[in-house]
Amino acid sequence: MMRVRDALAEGNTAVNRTTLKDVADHVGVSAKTVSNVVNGTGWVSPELQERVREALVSLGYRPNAAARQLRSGRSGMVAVALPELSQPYFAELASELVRAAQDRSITVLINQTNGDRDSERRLSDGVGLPVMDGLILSALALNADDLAHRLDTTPLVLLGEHIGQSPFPHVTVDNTLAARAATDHLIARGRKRIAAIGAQVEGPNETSMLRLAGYREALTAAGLPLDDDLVMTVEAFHRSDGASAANRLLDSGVGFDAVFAFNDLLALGAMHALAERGVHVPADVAVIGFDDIDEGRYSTPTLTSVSPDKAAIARIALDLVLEPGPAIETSIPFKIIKRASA
Amino acid sequence: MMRVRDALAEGNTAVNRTTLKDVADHVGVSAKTVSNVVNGTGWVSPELQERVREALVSLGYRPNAAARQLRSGRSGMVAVALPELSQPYFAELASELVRAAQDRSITVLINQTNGDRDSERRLSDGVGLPVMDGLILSALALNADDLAHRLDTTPLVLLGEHIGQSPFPHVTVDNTLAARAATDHLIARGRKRIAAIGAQVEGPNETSMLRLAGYREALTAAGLPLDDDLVMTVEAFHRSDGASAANRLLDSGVGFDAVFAFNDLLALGAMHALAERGVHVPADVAVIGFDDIDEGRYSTPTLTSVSPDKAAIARIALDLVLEPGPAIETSIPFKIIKRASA
DNA sequence: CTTTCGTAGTTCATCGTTGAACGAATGATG
DNA sequence: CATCATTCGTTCAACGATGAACTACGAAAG
Repeated sequence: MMRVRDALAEGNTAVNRTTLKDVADHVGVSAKTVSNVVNGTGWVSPELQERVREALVSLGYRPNAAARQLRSGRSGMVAVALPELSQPYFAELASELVRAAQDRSITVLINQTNGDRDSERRLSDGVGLPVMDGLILSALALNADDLAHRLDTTPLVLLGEHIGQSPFPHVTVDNTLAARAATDHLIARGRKRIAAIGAQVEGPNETSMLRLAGYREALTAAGLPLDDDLVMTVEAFHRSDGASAANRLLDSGVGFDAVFAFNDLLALGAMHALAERGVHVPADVAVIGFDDIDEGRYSTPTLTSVSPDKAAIARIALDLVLEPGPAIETSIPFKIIKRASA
Repeated sequence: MMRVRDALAEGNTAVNRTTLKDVADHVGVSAKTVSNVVNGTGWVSPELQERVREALVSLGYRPNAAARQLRSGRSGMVAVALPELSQPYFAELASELVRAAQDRSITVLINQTNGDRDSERRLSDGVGLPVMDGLILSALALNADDLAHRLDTTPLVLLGEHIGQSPFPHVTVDNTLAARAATDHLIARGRKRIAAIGAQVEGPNETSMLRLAGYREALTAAGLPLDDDLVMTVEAFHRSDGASAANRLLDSGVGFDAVFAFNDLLALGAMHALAERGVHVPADVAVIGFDDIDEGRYSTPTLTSVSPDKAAIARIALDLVLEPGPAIETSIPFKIIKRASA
């Protein structure tokens, strides 16, 4: 008899795994009949079903996903590619996607691109991935050209950043509208010198530009002047960028009584820097962020933020990727969550 | 020359993905020869290799992972199961695992168990998963019995919580030692009334108990009394639990000048509550956490924390799962990162 | 001159599962 | 009684890639 070690030496990982045929031989029927019992297809008499089911359990049968997928073309898996799991927004989004997928009894494979164009392109081409039923991609660096020359034909849904005239469905909040709402909130609080933290001059910056546009729209609509000295550029959307932007703002000596940060990490970094320099939030400077990450509920002070409906993003993206339709753009609802910072 | 669109138009029943045979026909060789070129096996003349490689690129060939895996038994994928991606510690750990896996050119499939025993058991049995080369499981609710009756034979590595006399390798920090170091740090700062936040009376609580033991060891070694009124239990390790524990501590009227929180989220929640009640950190109460999540570097005040080497956890866990060895327990190094809160 | 060896490929079977197509009973219907 | 539908199950051929075994040919070795 072949021992486990011998099998391992052969390089076979799934050692001794029970197959349909094993179960079939045990019961004395054909493999297909067992397959029918497992999948509820075809006709099998109740008594036989019972016997097969017993054998399935006692032999510990579990279907081989690779074979199943090779045959049927379906994998029951959807890949999700996000820039950075260590960013709370993406981690929370991933969490929602996993949850939504579980509801549909499919498995989510999560990948991390680091916002790297090569990684994103390779993922969208399905390189190095098992064959998937779909791909949900939150791309930062990918461009329309990459998508036009995509090798893979698996359904693709894009999140967040907008990519040119892409022929794929896209799920996102209306960044301009949401940014305008955030700025309006500060204006309604009586703030007149509102700084924006999160402009980006190079790299992937579509989100940044849309939020900046919303910020400017709100100011203009309120009859407030646009002062470029109040617009702080950042390299990335991390806490450290927010902190450095706030410090530059303070160093510059330009007066401001509010900050609209383009995401919560920037806002939290900025609040941290403000606190260190003795500026009180919200007394001296009101701060509003974007994303409504959990952390903002426990910061000091708690962070007011634009809250996109992450569960809806997850749900809709999954539906679109599993049931491919036209390349429509879906706008996700958002709310302003009022907390202590503004 | 046949263009890609023509190939598509031929209507391969499955998907229009290029197979080895397509490439082989195009070049006029056997499928196996193309396979040899792709994998660098066998002997293929340089000129032919060149021609095949051209065809591979022009036809956009990508290997079918399911077929490859069905044949070879290897999938190039490792599953990682974590309780909650929305918890920064796990998100950061996942991020490190993805990075470490990329270095070894393997893919990581991330799952979320919600700390649910059923989910954990099903994962450890490989139910609903593609055949994997290994599983890295951070289990909360799984018990030794579940593991003993594991159906799957995929290499398994456990993270964090210790599970009985498990026959599987285990990677974790020495919780007791680290907790003692954290408490020692507070003692060295001259604190005498040190509260602990994070004791757990029911549910999965091994980590909690070990950290509590370390806390007590440190107090005893320093000749400080053990006061149960200073030990706060929590339901989970979330910010809200930390906040409520801090509030209960304040409400109880028991005096304390320091808090050792069993993780950073508890610490941040506690700091938030303390700030709301006008208690200054670290002037009135010093706070130290555990995990060293990124957020602690930008909280107000910044959070001193026990920092387990997450990159090392990821690296070692991957090595152990890919190169199965004895069921050893690996202790991960940690550091105390001193910031403003203690 | 035969044998061995190295190179450069081929063919074939197979991994585990499932769709398609095909019996073989049983009972109902005209 | 012949015909047809229904039920219950079977066999067969793939899905795409690859290890094992085999062919063919020239060159070197004995």
